Amino acid sequence: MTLQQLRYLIAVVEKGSMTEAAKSLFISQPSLSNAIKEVERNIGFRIFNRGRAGVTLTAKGMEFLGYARRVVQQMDALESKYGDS
Amino acid sequence: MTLQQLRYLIAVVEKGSMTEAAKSLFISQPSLSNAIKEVERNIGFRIFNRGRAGVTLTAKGMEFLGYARRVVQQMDALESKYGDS
DNA sequence: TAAAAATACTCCATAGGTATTTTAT
DNA sequence: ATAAAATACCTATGGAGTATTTTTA
Repeated sequence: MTLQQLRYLIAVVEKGSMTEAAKSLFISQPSLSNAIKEVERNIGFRIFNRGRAGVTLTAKGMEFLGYARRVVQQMDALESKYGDS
Repeated sequence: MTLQQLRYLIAVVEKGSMTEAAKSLFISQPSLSNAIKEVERNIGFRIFNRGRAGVTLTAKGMEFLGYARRVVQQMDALESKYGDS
């Protein structure tokens, strides 16, 4: 479980679509799809329901997102103090 | 800046030695040395003073450690809930 | 039947290793 | 003089890409 995976996940939630999130992250749709799939494989359940219109969070996915956001918040705090890269 | 780098950093602080920390992390001393050097390169200052006896935190390193610990704490919370891997 | 996501590959950057050298007391 | 860290170099894993196929409303 990497920070990048959590950031990708959050982007997908915010865009409601892998395709749109991939654009905002400047990576390809398949790369993002693989990254999300890898997270789901790690944790053993679906974070998203897939559909024609894009993706929506599952109930468990919503809970997981809370944890992900707290991790990313702390890293953002670190990076805003010390600069990313 | 990866979570793994922050975990490596914390291990070095706790052992007071790269060699000992590397053992506890089951990686080689040079790999750990490179990982720490990479973090220092990213942030632009020394986290550790190196010496015959091992390493000690610099003042700035001590402050940075606080941020690192908060990130890792949140990830530990996530992983204890969802299992690592 | 058309978007959105998933799959199937290919490629390359980097995390890790071993061997060795340098540093600091 | 010696233990610890740094450097040099090599290898292999996985993150990213393009092309294509499969889903689902």
